[in-house]
Amino acid sequence: MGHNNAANHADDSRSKRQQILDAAYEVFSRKGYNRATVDEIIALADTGKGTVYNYFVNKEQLFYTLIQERNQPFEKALIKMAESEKPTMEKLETMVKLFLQFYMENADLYRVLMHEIRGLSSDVLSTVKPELREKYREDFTRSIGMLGKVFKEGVDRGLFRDIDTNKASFSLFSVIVTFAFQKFVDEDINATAHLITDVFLNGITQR
Amino acid sequence: MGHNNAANHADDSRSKRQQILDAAYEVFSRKGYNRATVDEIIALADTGKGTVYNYFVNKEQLFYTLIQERNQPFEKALIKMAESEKPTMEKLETMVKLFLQFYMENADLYRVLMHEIRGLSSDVLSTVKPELREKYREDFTRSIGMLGKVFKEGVDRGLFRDIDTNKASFSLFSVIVTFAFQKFVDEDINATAHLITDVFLNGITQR
Amino acid sequence: MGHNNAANHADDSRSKRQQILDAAYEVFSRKGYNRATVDEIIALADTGKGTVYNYFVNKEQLFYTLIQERNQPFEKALIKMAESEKPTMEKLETMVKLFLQFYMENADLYRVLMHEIRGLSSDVLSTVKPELREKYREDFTRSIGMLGKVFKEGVDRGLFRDIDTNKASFSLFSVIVTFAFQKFVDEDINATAHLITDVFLNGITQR
Amino acid sequence: MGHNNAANHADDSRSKRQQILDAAYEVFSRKGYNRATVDEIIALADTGKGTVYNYFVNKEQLFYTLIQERNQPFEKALIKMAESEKPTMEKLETMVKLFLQFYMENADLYRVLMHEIRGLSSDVLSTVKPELREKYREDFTRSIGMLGKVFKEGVDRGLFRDIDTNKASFSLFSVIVTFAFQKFVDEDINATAHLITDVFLNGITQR
DNA sequence: GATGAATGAGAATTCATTCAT
DNA sequence: CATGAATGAATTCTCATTCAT
Repeated sequence: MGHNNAANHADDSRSKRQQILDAAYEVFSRKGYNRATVDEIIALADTGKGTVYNYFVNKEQLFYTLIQERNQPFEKALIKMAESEKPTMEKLETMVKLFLQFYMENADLYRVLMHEIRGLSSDVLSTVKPELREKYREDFTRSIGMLGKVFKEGVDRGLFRDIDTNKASFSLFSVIVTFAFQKFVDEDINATAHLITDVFLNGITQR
Repeated sequence: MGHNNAANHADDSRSKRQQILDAAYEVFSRKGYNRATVDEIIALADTGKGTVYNYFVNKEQLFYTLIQERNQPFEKALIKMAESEKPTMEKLETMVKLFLQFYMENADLYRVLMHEIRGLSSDVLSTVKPELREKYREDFTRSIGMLGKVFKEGVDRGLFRDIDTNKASFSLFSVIVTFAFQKFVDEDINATAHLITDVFLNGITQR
Repeated sequence: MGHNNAANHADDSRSKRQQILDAAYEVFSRKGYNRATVDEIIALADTGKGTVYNYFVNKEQLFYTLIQERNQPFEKALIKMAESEKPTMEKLETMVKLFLQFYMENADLYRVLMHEIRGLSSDVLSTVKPELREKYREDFTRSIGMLGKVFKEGVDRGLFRDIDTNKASFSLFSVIVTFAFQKFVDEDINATAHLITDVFLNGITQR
Repeated sequence: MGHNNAANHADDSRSKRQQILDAAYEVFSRKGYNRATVDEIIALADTGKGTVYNYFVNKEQLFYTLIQERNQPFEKALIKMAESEKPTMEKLETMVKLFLQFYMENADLYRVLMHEIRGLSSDVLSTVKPELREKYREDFTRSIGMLGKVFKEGVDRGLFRDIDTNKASFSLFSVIVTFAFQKFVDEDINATAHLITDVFLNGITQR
């Protein structure tokens, strides 16, 4: 690897494209979408400004790519679990754990994304174009939908009350994200996943 | 008031200051803090650019004022209920309702605020200065803290399990906000408040 | 004068006009012409913004008036001495003293003026209009001309070498101003005036 | 260099940076620091606004660079002469000539600078930041100090009276600058340098 | 492919001046 | 006369994007 532009810089064996993505992740996470500048990204990626535009049509699409590459493996794991043959309760707790892990790992980036996306209701939007926004939103919807699927299964099997599974899944999702973003998760992520699931299933009332 | 510059413009009897605040609310809600421009605000407020700077020291402080004027009555109502002599359960449900109402009414603006504030973890933040951010955060913390107070009361009285009241209040808060932002609240806000409270207390398990 | 707006503020017996001039002196001296703002002047003058424009057509003319009112008594004294029957040498030294006093007293304001005036060579000048600039310049020229008159007298009487009296007077003037602005003048202004005059007359060569 | 974008504009072989500096010199000289606008500079430099900010961090630093690039060769020449082994009298006259040349060449720019710097005494100064002001002032102080060095040498060698060398150098400096700015220097700069030196050494008294 | 100099649309902010009360 | 709210022209600076090498 790196056997020839040997001259300067520690030859970075990641492809230029990956260097840029890594740097972009860093900068977007720290600064948010607007405050992140292409200048800062290329400085960190140790590349030229034009190079960014060779690989990505613009800043917006760079951000989009970043999200997609993070989201896909997560989503795949989620689907796999949701569609497995495990008991409903176990599925749920495992999925809570997957969510927790993912949002803790990507806390800063997703904080940013969630603003750009869920933030703005609809109309006049110069920066993030509607098409993209819709795609982002679909990512969320699909992930949260996996929770919904499990809730439906539980209701069908008579395990859960006859709740609105959509509301339930958004609620559970919001709680998980809150734990991730507020750093409520301590050493033991399993315990935390269990806690959340338990309260969601049984409530906080003393019996 | 305004009884004679009848000539042009529908005589706007709101004070200039209020016109600006109203316009700012509109624009910040639609665009978010960064994408909102003073130019757009004055266009909507039908006023001159300088006028904005007569009333507000800068864009940031305009935003801040907006938030404060919305938040204060809400916070007052919240505290009153939290400190009342009502039964714990009733307090909780009423507070959930207050939260729901407030965040539904101010959904767009608070979506924006929540990013600007809770959004970016810590470091380099040019736009919203640390001092202000801290104040915003305190608003949230105080409000959520009122929920915590009631949870503590419930735990002390043996009504609730021995939960972490801080985690519990952030969780309940996130669920409420989710309902408000996702427009999960239908005609009957009381019913929705009851639903949320009920699930939070009793969980979704079928018994 | 002012015997009845007795209500608020310690009734300032100076006329509004004078209050404004005094405040303007203060602010122009501290900030320079450009950085001085009408807002700061009225704050200090404890008056309304419109009032300034009742008495002075604009900021520029306010500055001009200020200069004139300071300059006139000085110029009068200067002329009187230049045209007196005192011995040439004595005249010269006394005039140096008058200059020193005047420029020490008005150091800050005249620093500002000297930039606005002598500063800009000629053409495009939005702020200080050519007519005014010319007037300011004439003030200087007349004052310095008084020195020239005395030099001419000295040359005519065979006291001085056959120097260019114009160059000589500008030079002496510049030295005086340097002493005033650099605060080279200590307790005894007479001694300083004597020193300057002495060196100008006799040079620094050891004999 | 510049051998092929032959198409439009007279191919300006100066670098963009230099074009901007040249234009800035022109505009600052004509308008002074405050009244000079970046817009006018770029119009003259035939460049884009952003380009200015690629090369110079802001307007202030552009001005600073301008000064430094002019001042350095001058200062070097001055030091060289002051530290040479030439006779004191010859040193002095040569240095007067160097000053004259420099201030004649850069009359407009230095008129501007001298106000921005020596101008305002101390306090509230928004435009030119204290750090920079101090640097500018040091430039002057060092240059004038070179005159002081020679005066001291003269005093030590018994050539000059026991004068305050600091006052003397500021005085001589002010006279030189006056000649330069007032365009008192005719064809023969050597003659003018001699005249100034002569009067400074021997005074104007007829013997 | 990689580069980075050049660009200019866009944004926040300032402040002298006006004018209705 | 005195006032000060309202105004907008003017100014500095930012940063995504382009394009010639």
